[in-house]
Amino acid sequence: MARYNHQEVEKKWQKIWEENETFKTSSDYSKPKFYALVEFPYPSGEGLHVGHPRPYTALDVVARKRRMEGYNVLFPMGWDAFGLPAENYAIQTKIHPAIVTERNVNRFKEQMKSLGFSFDWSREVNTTDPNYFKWTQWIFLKLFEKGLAYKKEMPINWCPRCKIGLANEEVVDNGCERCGHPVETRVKNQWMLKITEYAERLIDDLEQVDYIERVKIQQRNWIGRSEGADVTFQIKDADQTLTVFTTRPDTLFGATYMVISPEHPVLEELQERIENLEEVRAYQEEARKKSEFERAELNQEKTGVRVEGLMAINPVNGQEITIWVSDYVLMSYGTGAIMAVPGHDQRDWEFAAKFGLPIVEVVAGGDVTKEAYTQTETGTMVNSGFLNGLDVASAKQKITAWLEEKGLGVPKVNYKLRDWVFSRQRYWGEPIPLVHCEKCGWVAVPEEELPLRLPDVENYEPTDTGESPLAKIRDWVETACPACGGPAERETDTMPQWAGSSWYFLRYVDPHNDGALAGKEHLDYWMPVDWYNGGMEHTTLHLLYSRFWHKFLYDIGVVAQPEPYLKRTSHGMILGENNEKMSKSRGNVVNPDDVVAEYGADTMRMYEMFIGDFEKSVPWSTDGVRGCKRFLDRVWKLKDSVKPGDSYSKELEAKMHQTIKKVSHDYESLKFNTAIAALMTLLNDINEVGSINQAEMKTFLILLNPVAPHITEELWEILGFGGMLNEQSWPTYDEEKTIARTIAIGVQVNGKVRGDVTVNIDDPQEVAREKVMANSNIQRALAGKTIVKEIYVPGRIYNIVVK
RNA sequence: GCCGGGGUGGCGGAAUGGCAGACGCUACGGACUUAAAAUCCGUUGGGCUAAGCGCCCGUGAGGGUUCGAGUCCCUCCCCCGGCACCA
Repeated sequence: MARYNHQEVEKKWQKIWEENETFKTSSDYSKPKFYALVEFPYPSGEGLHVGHPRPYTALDVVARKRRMEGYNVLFPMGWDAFGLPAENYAIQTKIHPAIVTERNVNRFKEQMKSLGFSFDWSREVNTTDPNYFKWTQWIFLKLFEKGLAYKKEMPINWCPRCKIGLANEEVVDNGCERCGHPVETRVKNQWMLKITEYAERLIDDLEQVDYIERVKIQQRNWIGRSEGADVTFQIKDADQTLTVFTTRPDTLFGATYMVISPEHPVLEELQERIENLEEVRAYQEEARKKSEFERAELNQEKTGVRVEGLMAINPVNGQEITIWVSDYVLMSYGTGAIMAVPGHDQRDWEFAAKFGLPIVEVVAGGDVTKEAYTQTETGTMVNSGFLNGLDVASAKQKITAWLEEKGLGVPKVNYKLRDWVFSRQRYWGEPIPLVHCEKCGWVAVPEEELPLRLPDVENYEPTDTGESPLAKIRDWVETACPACGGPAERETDTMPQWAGSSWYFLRYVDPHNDGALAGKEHLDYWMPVDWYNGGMEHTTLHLLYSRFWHKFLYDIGVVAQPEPYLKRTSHGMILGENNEKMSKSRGNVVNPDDVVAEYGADTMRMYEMFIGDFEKSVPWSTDGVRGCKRFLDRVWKLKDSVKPGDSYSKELEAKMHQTIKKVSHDYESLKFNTAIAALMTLLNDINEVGSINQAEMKTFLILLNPVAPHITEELWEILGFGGMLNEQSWPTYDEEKTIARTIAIGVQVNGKVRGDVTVNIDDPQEVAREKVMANSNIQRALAGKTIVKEIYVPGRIYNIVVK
């Protein structure tokens, strides 16, 4: 008997699939469609790592199953190929990032092919391909046209030694990732996208989609909706007012002072009135010098100074209250000013305690002289004039109505979500297709001139001033204004890596279209994506950005649905054998090529699916890989004991139906590990029975095929079952037949198992009872006791309660 | 601090309120072999045991509901993830 030669067999089938275009997506749009999507990788120089194939295999399993269920399946792959590593490599070696990228793509592709994924490679996309980023630029221009792109002074991370702007992930412990020098912030005028305009829809529409709960929760946290009111406080003897945002207008009577952010404009507007201007200015300066990081630091002692000469008037009781400046109030959230309610807010309490400010209790229940009382959901209002005696919820309603009526406040919803900084001072990204003209301002590059390509440069390093290397290519920068024809300069910032990945799933449906990002009939048929799996690390940025772009494209009529993804799931990380994150420096990296060479792609795929709970992190285990290899070797051996038969045998019938049900269900619900366990159990049962017939073998091979496609095709062919396995239909089960006719159930006495009996599933209780009472163990357990009650759950348990 | 998800053998992990530990790994014992590897068979939560059946304990801790709890409820501890001077 020939031993299973995985290298030969896997190569053979990969070649057949490629030549036959087996997994090419059909253009028959009368069929039901299924669009399965996995996140396309950044093709790094490291090559594929065993973490990559986990989600790919998972959706490959689903895609293969769907094809056998008669769906037209779109399961594509591509490359998110702009990005820092290729650029940094270019800086060091002077090799053009495009060359490095191509090399890396080829390697990734080869590795993926060796794993037998059923991607339709004819639809491969690459974000760095001008035919692709032409449309990335086009979308940006549409955003610009609709006023959703604007320029704003924003800080960047700046390493003064490398003279380079750094992405947040390149800042490690407040130092530069490459040289360790402390990172400074520099303010740069940058392109921003108004994602905040979509905040409400991004949060509300989560209700329409089937995302795993933790993804929805993270998105909601990130967007951070909070409902409250804007309330206006008059400044005494001045025209100016201070508006604050509060979620607790009910506590207005407890507002004993106000705090404004050091950047608050009123400090400029009323500077003549400020008696301690020097002190205030010094504080502003100090706050400005603190890095973002320092300012965000937790639990630091509150600092601040009183703005002398200015008083505010609490609109509910006319009381004059002091105004303070403190950096715990952020200009970037709400209005940059707060009313301080030290009795019921931890931060305000700390501030008031430090500066000896009055603390008034307005919700009964705590002791505000000791700490802020914040458990106020159920409290009763006190010291609050016309709100006294009300519970918090009704007080909120009453005061909000009162404020509105008096014109002192309006209900308001605020979001933590900030606009998207869309500029990068780098070479290896999509050029932003805008031109600046002295006369006309920012002007879009005409659509017919897209794609706006990257010029060749000699040096990939950013300039000393932090401009992108493009700024030095004067004959690229200097151009004519598309509007007036006068001299103008191109924008030299490029787009962030998030740009290309914000719409790639649309391009797959019609990847070679020259006239549109994709044709309407293709978009209408394929969109939305039916199932998108990706890493949790992309939950807040990529997922949100791409939903934002899709909603925008929906608004301008490019796509027909407001949401791009019907379903979103997420996989856990694969750790090294030592339970630590896999990394070169830890020396625990497992290379998928080695696993494929030694054990085969099928074993690799199977192990990746069997390794544990799909949604959780899990350490790699070489022993576990061997276990899967052993299983496949035993499957291989089955071919020598297949007997004729076109229906399931008596011995295995129930087991076959049970397994079809279990495997079919588990493949759909991310429980690949238990699906495989069920197949292992079935194999054990087959070996116990001692033989398998053709009908059983066919079903077994089809069920196993999505996980182990090569060996199952080979066996299908060897056994002469006809056609190719991938052309077969997914097996069905009969619910009736999943239930074994006779079954051993446990018998309990007072809830403790005292034995088991074999009963027919449809035995009435009396028959079951006879069998139970005939059991000697049960007789012994019942001896001398009085039976109080008997519970019989057919197929489950027989419990006897005794005294 | 707020919001999620968890805690089950030596390990990865299974269990619609119904025989906890499926399945795999590891370890141990046996068969095959000159030997080893591979393969096959058996055992593998802990303890007690008259060795016969069997009994006791056991799903982070403590209470509760139930004929019956890993699963439901309450209190607490620990781990992982997200958000966070966000008013």
